[in-house]
Amino acid sequence: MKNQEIAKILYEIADLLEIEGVEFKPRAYRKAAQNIESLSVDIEELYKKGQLEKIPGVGKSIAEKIKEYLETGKVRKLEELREKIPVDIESLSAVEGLGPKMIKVLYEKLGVKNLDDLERVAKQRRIRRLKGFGEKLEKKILEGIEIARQRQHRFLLGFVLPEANAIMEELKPYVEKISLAGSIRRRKETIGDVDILAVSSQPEKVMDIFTSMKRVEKVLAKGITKSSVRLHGGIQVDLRIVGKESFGSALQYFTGSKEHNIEVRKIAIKLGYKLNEYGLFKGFERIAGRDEKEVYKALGMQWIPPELRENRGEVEAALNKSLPKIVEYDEVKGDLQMHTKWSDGANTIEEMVIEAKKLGHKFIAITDHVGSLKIAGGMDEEKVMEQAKEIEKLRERFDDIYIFHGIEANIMKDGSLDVSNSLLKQVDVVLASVHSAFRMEEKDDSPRNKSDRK
DNA sequence: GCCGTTTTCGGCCCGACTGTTTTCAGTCG
Repeated sequence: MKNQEIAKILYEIADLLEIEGVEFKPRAYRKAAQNIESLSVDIEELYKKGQLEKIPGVGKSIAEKIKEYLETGKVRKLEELREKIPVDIESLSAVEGLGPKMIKVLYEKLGVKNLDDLERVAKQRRIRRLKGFGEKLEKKILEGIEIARQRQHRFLLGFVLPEANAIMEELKPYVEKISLAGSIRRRKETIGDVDILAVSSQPEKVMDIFTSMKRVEKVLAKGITKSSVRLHGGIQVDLRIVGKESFGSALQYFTGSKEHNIEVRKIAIKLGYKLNEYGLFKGFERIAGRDEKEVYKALGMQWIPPELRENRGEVEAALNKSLPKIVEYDEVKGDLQMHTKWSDGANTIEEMVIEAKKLGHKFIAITDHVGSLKIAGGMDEEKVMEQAKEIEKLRERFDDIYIFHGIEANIMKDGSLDVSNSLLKQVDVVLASVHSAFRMEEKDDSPRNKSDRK
C-alpha cells in the first residue's frame, strides 16, 4: 500500500509551499495527506477505479499528482520545489520550535540544509545574530536537534505492523515457519526496523522473493541466511532464515530486548547451560531450541509474552510462575477516547460505532474536542447539544453497544477547564487534556497563584 | 488547491504562548 508514501509526498509539498510563502495551498495539501493517511483502502485501488477525487480534500490537481506518482514514481512539482529549496524539511521541522519561516531564514542566511548544518551554525553561535532569533532560541534549537535525530529513524507501530504482516503473507507459501521478532513483536510504540525470522527448505527462493517485492526500494544486503531491504517510505526490514531446530531460540534471541536476554542468559548459566540463538545447550547437547516455549520451560520459567520482555521484573516473575496476565484484544470491552468528524476525527459517529462493534466493544465514548481548541474543531455548547441528539438516535439503532456522550475539554494555563459547568453536567464522560502552555515552570502555576491573575 | 442546505467565486475554524520585540511574528495544537 502506498498510502503513507503519498501522504508523505503531499506533506513535503505543503511544507515547501509554506516556506515559499504560498497561502492556503499548504493547508489543502495537508488536509489531503491526512485523509490519505487514514484511508482504510489501498489508494492504488481507488486510482484504478478512477475514484481518487472521492477522497475528501483531493481535487483535480492533487489527484493528478497522485496519478503521476503511481505511474512514474515521481512528482514533478515536488522535484521542482526541492530544487528551489534544497533543504531536508522533514528532519529540520522535527526540531521543536522550528517552522517553515525560520527554516527559510536559516537556509537563506546561513545555508542550513539539514540537521548537521543546523547543529554547526548553532554551535558557532551564528543563529543568535540573525534578526528575529536570539540566544534562547539558539539554545532551544540545540536541545531539539538530538531529539529530532532520535525521532527520525523510528516509525509508529500502527504504520509498520500492517506492512510487516503483508510481507509475511507474501513469504508464507515458501516457508515452513515465519514470525516477527524484535521490537515489532514486542509491540513497542515505535519501531526502528522490522525483524522477520523464518524456516525454509528453499532459502534462495525465499530471499529472491523477499528482495524483489514491489514494496522494496533498495536491497541493502542479500544472502542465504540474512537479507535486508529498505521499503518505500524508509522502513528497513531484515529477514533471517534459520534451521528448524533453532527457530525457537533464534526467535527468543532476536525478539529481545537486549536487557531481557541478558537476564535470561544469566539464568541459563546458573543452571549450567548456555543459551544463544542456536539453542539452549548442556555441553554440546541441544536441550531446547525448536520452540520458544520449550526454551523458557527448560529454564524453569513460564513463557513470557513478548510485550513484557523489557527486563522490568518479568524474568523473576516467570521463574516464580507469577507473570501477570496480559489483556488480550478480545478482552477489551470498550474505548473511552474517540474523535469523529464533529471535531478533528476522520469518521462519523456511526462509522465509529460499527467499527467498535466489529472489535467486540460493548461500549464507547465519543469525546470530541470542545471549547478553545478551534483548530481541532473544538465544538461550542450548541454543537455539543446537536451531537447529543445524534448520539441519542444512534443509541436507539444500536442496542448491543452503549454510546457514552463525552467531550475532551482543555486544561488552561491556570488549571481551569474552558467549558461551562452546565456543559459538564450534560455529558457522560469528560476528558481533560493539556493542549497549550507546555513549557511552564513548576512554580508558574500553583493554584495559590491563581488569585494574582487577571 | 479545495469546497459549497448561505457560495462555482471567494473564502479557507482560532487562540495561546514564546521570544523577540517595543507591537509583533512564528510556532503549536
